[in-house]
Amino acid sequence: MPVNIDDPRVRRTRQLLMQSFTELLIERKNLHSISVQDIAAKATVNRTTFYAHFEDRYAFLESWMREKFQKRLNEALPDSSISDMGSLRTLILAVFDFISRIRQHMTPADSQYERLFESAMQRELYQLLFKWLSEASSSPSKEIVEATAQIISWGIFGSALQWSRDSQDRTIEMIVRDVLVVVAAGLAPVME
Amino acid sequence: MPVNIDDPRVRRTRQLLMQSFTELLIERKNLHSISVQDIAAKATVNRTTFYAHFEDRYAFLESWMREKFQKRLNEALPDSSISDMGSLRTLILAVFDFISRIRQHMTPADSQYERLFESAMQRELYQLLFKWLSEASSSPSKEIVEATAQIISWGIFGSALQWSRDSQDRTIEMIVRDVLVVVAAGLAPVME
DNA sequence: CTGAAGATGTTGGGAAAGCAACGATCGCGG
DNA sequence: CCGCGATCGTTGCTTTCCCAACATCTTCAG
Repeated sequence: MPVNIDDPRVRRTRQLLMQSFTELLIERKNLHSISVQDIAAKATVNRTTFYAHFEDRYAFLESWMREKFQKRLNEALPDSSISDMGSLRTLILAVFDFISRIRQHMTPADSQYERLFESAMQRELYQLLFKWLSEASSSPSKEIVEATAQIISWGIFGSALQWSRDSQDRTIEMIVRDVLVVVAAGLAPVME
Repeated sequence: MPVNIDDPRVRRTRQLLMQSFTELLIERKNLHSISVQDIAAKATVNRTTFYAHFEDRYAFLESWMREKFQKRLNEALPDSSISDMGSLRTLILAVFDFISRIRQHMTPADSQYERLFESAMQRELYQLLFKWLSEASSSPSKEIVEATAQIISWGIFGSALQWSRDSQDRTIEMIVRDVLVVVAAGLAPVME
C-alpha cells in the first residue's frame, strides 16, 4: 500500500488507472465486462500495482465515482461556493445531469454496483455542501450546518435518483425548478 | 542504468521525457534555454531518473533526434521499402522537409548542438537505407550494399543540409527533383 | 456434472524511480 | 574580479512498481 500520495509515481499510477477505466467505459458500455486486467493493461501498469492502490475492485469503483462526481461539480461551480439562486440551480442541474449520464452506462448486469455508486455520490455531495455552507453560512452552530448539509444533499440526490429511475417523463428543467424551490427554502435558516 | 527496455516503467519514462522535450521545444523556441530540470519536471519524473536513462544531456538529445527522424521517415514510407521512383522521391522530400523544420527551432545559441543533430540524422538515414536495400537489393555482396547505403545517405543528407543552410533560394521541389535523378542513378547498380 | 478457462486477490524478491544532499562548473551582475 | 545563483552530474538510501507464481472462485461449454 503506497504511503505517500505526493509521490509522483503514486499520482501517475492512480491517474492512469482512473483514466483507463473511463476510456474503457466509453468503448464498451458494459461496466461488468471490464476486468482488473483490462484496466491495468490499458494503463500500462501491472495488475499487482492495482491492488497496491485499491483494496479491491469495489474500492476502486468507489474512488473513481467520487473523483468523477467531484470534478463534475467543481467544473459546474468554479468559484466553489453557492452564492446565489443561480449557482444553486446550476448545482442541482449538474447532479441531475450526472446521474442521468451514469445510468446510460449501466446495464442490468451492473445492478450490483448501483448502491456503491449511489452512496459514493451522496457522500461526495454532502461533503461539498458542508464545506460550502461552512464558509457561507451565518449560523454559528456546527450541528445545524451538518444537519442542513445532510438534508439538502439527500434531498437533491434522492430526487435526482428517483427521477433518473422513473424513465424521466418530466423534463430536467421542470423537475430542477421544483427541487430548487424546496432546497432554497431548506437552506434559508442557515443563510443570511 | 535501466537494464530491461521491455519494462513498462522504462518505456513510460523514456516516452514521457521525449514527449516533454518536444513540447518544450515548441513552447520556447530556444533549445539552449531548456534545462534537464525543465524536461524532468514536465515529464513528472525525477531529475535523477533522467540520468539513469541517458549519459548526459547530449546523449538524450541524440536519442531524441534519432527517434524523431526515424518516426518521420517511417510515417512517410509506411510500407518500409523503396519500391519505386515515387517512394524514393517521398523519402528525399521527407529528409529535406525534416531538416528545414529542425532548423526553425535553432538559434545561434544552439550552434553547439548542430553537429550532434547532423550526425544523428545521417546515421539514422544510413541504417534505414541499409535495411531497405538489404531487403530489396539484388546484389549478393554485403559490402556493396553497405557502400551504397553510405554514399546515398550522405548524398541525400548532405545536399539537404547544404540547401537548408543556403537560405533555400531554390524551392524544395526543384532541388529534390535534381537530387532524385542522381540518387536513382547511384542506386541502379544494386537494384534489379 | 465436470473440468478447462478465466477472473480475483496474495506473496516474495528484484529492478526502477524518487529523494535529499553533495561537489563541480558555468554565467552573470555588482 | 568576486561571488552568488543556477545547472550539471553523482551517490546512498527508501519507496514504489514489475513480475512470476500461487491458491481460490466463477463460468460455461461439452
